[in-house]
Amino acid sequence: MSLTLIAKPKDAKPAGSGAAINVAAGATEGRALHKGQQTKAAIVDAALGLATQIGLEGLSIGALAEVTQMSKSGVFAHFGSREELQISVVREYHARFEQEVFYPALSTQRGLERLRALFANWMKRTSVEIDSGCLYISGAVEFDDRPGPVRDALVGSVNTWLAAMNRAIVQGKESGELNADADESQIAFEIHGLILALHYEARFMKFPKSIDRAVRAFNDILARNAAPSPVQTNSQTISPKPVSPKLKKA
Amino acid sequence: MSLTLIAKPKDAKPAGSGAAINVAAGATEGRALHKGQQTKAAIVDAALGLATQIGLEGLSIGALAEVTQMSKSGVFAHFGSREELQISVVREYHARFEQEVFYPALSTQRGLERLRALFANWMKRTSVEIDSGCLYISGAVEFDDRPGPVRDALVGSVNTWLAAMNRAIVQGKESGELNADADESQIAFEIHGLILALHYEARFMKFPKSIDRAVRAFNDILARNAAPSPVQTNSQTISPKPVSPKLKKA
DNA sequence: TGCAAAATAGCACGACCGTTCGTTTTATTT
DNA sequence: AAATAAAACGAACGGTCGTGCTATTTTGCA
Repeated sequence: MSLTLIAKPKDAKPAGSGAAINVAAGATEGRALHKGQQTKAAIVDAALGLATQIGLEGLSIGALAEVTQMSKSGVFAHFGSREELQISVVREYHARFEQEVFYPALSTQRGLERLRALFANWMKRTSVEIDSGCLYISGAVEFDDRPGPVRDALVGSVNTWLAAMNRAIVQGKESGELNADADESQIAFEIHGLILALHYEARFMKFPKSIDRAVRAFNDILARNAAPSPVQTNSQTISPKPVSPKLKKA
Repeated sequence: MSLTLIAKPKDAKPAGSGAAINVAAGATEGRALHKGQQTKAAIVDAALGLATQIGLEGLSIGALAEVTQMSKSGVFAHFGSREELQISVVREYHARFEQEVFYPALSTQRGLERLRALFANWMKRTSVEIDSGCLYISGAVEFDDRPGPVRDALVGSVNTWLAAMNRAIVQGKESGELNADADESQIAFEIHGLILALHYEARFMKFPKSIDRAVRAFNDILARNAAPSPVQTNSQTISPKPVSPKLKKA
């Protein structure tokens, strides 16, 4: 797991003074990055783990301090307020979601292939989140009628992702693989429902077959929105029975 | 059925003054219904209103006391613990859900008509809950990995309802309206997803057209799982299993 | 109408919350 | 090396939480 670079030991000592320890930690240019940013990143990482399990509202600075082996005030100082901490967590979640689900699909061809990749990546992540929890779902419940910057951050992130799905569907129409009359928003709505039902029935109800149901329903959505007369050639038919190798792969 | 709520182990009740204390508690006619039960019902009613908005976890006895214009300890005494209060709220929600969604559909004919009625009632309620919140959804998020009696009550209620939906779909197959090969659990999964997506996209994302999308998707599910017209042979699909008129009830 | 029992209020407790502030320890620069 | 800035700590505050206690009021039945 993650290494804690927060100093707890009072005796442990850095050999000669730090010097070359900090390489420019990612981010944008700028000098040797203060150590504070590293620990802040570590705190956010721990906070993300807590928040996915117990929600953004359940996330407390005290518990976070315990996990990171810091003092409450030490943790607090990095954010200035609990709300800012929550926003940082949402942003981090967004970044990882993008990294894991969105970007890898960009290397595939526009159209059905990319749509399949997006869904497959989404499913893969959701399957993991059956155990860990999903911030976009718990956050939606916690902030659905609580205005403020945290809610704004959540809505913004989800909107970005749903828009990406919509775009992929539209490209599927443009490529001729999906029916030109298909309603992309309707398709996106139904796919979204599959993910939500999967999360609900698997994580909460503990139903075992939910993953297969979601995959099957997705393939069915593609099948009935497929363009009527494809130029046979290379368009592989979407057989609902055998699971598409793309979904199982990786 | 309901055992002692407050359980005062302090001093055992002297058997001397027993007499017929309870007069059919819970009966419809409540002349002798102790006033405590009335205020308890009023408290639960208020608690339900609070819990649907801010969740079972957000429900606090202090806020509840304020709303009901009682003292904290006065509210508390009716339940004995916060957890018991939450359970009472779940039970009340379950009762209302049944009353509003399930029972009215029983007056319709088995099969597609009843399935449509169930979904229509469900949709009607969900449409209201776009403003007020849904306890089965917020509860699922709050208790998805927190064992205990509250979670058990939630899971039990949801299971009851999902089982009722499944039954209605099976009856649709038995009546010959739905394809005998249809997978009722798959259908129920997809319908569940529609409701969840509706709630998410309407309540959280504030998308305006979500209701229409859910209705449209439901009709589409029925259409593509409809039994082929009885006269038509057209056995292009896989081995058509003859519909066995099993007399399974309930 | 009286009186026990039920219902409600009042008060206090310990725990945890987010936050502030002054101090002390580290890290970086000169 | 000293000097300076950044980071982390520790203690405390005001607040809310659930939950015991003990009075006090209200209710319902003799």
